[in-house]
Amino acid sequence: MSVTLKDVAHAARVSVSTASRALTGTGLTSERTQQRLTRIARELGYRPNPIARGLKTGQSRLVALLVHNLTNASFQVMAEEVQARLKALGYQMLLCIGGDDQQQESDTLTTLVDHRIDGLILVPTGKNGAQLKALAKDVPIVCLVRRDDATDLETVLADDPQGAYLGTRHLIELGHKRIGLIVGRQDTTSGRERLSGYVRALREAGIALDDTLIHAGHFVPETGATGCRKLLDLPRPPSAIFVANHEATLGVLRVTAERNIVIPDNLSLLCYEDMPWFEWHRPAISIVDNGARDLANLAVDRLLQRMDAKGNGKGNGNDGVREYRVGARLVQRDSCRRIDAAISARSGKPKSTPSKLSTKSAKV
Amino acid sequence: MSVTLKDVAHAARVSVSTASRALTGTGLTSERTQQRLTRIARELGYRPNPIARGLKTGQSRLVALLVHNLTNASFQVMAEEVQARLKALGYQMLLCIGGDDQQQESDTLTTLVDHRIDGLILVPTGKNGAQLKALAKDVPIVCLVRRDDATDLETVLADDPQGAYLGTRHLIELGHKRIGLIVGRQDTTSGRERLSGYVRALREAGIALDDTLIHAGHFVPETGATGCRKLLDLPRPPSAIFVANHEATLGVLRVTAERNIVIPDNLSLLCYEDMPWFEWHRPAISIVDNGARDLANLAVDRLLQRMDAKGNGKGNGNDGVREYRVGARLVQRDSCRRIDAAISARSGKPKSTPSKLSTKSAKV
DNA sequence: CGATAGACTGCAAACGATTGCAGAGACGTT
DNA sequence: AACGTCTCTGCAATCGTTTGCAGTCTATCG
Repeated sequence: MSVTLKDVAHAARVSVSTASRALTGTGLTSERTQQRLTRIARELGYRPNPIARGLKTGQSRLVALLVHNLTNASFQVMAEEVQARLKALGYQMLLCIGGDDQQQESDTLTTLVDHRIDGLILVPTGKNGAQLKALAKDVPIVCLVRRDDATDLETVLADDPQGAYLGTRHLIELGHKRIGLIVGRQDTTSGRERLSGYVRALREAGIALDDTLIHAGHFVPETGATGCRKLLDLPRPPSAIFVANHEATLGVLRVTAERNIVIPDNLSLLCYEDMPWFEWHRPAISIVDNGARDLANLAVDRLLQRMDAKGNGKGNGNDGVREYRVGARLVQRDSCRRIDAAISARSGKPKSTPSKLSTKSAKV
Repeated sequence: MSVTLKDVAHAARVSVSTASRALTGTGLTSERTQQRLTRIARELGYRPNPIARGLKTGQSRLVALLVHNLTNASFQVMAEEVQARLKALGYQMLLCIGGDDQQQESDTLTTLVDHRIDGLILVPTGKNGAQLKALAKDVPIVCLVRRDDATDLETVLADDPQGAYLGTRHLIELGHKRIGLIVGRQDTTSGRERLSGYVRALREAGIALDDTLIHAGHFVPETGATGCRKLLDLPRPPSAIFVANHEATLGVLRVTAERNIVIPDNLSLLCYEDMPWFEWHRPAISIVDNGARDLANLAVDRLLQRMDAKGNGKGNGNDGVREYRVGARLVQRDSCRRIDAAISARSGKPKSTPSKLSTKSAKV
């Protein structure tokens, strides 16, 4: 059907092997034939068959990216970033959706190695450690955003302790003393780390830790809703909520809307990870940006280096294990507001205190 | 490295060909050896090498989905749906991001055929008709959501005329007479068709068409912003805006927020295509749902049939060209509101008319 | 002028599967 | 007993590349 190397060789009256060498640039070929061959190849519209090549070389020029879903904006920008980077290097990205599900992850992984992918970047569920460990012998792997504690794979992490610390400190600086935290499951790296950052900021400010202000849960909007209700129903509800579980944000917004709580007048809201609509939301939602784009780039860098190392016969590229951190930063928008110390102490319904951030009046 | 067919054959003391036949189920093999071989293969952990197989059979078990981006929620659910369906059938999905860019689309397409994909579902930019036409000779292709007018490829479309009609009629039924329309570029199928649905609904209701109420533009938020400003600055501004260009929604929301326009009290807002946060937004945004999930499913169905047809030697599967339509439906939430006929005629600032949809009072 | 190195080139064997063709038994028929 | 038929199995070619090895040719040097 399509033009093969044989056709090119034949047209140029050379052997297939010469054609191969000339076009790939490997081995010794005279300048002249090389140019002649490339010209003829172009004229004929020759495109090397990656399958045939892959069979011989054991490489596929395919790199897989396995994420939980596409709803999460971080995953979106990571996917776009990874695809762009890889494409520039002549790799095709295989984007897979694992749904944060152990079985699905496992299945996908085997399919991927079947297809002889050259590299893998994944957000691990953390439940297939053994399998990952085994795969790492054959394929360069880099973990992204989460660590799989059962393995010692190289991992690119957001600096969650720092991010959570930054966010919490910001709220404290605005005068908040009772800060609710809605955070991810504590059996995940990010869940634990964000909690730790929160704790550190509180401790530094000399604010006593109050367990009732912390709600940890699954990565679904429902977590946000129940968590938010729980917090608001407290005898002394928080004056600010830090939603450090990205998926929970929607739930929190729903509950505050249901109860006609005006943000930021009656409650300050700070979220983790950006969403495109956050800055268009009213009020625009302040966030701690985990640096998704940087994370993706770093992951690609690391992976490439490992693939390189493997190519040069220096093991499978999966040694020299380390952990990389990408800095977080605070993006201030309009959902957090300074609170009067006296009021925050009472933690009751604040009087309508004017602020440059909002001129809307409180409802309820 | 991994277990090959030869290993299995050797372990079972049969030839490679017998092993192949036994495991694939093709050809004549005795029941006994077949069972024995499958057992041994499982014991050895044999997994067929898709690359080697692909080289021989010319198939890759790879199906590509090419979309513009991942930000659009419709594309997200489509991608998830397609991946799920294909996986169940033993195919791997290759998800590619084309950015609605002619060059990128072209590049991606060639890479994909290089990789000998078995099928392709794409949202065409409409600018690579010739290339697509050529590819269609080799690979079964189904277009999704948009048609490429330069080709006669089978296409699965949302029923945009119907959807726009439904949405517009809904607004009319609520008493709106001046309805602004922000719609996509008129050189795209969906742009034209949504406009036509809008026009039909107006005509049916005997409302004169007013060109100044229509703003067509590129698929970016900025279009929404400029369009919205233009509409609001009209001597007689509309009482409702129908944002039939999905990406423009954010821009519209920003402008209405900037101008402190309260939705739906001062302005009704109806959008096209859902976003996860629409129902959590305050007010929850009413939409015309284009049926993304159904679209994806239908596209997969069509593609599979074509791949089948091709497999059976009946041409390349790209004949019997047809166009499929997936119905749209209206999802009423809280962003549209009944308007008093008298007031709408004046089209001035309406008095605060109570409605069951909202008890909030108008500001400004 | 012959030997030898050096620079290219071609042959053929891989890679791991699938598949047409022919051979080997088993069995029934005449 | 001979023959045909039917069922199963193995041989070997093939898909389109890459690559070790050996061969050819030219040029250079002694």
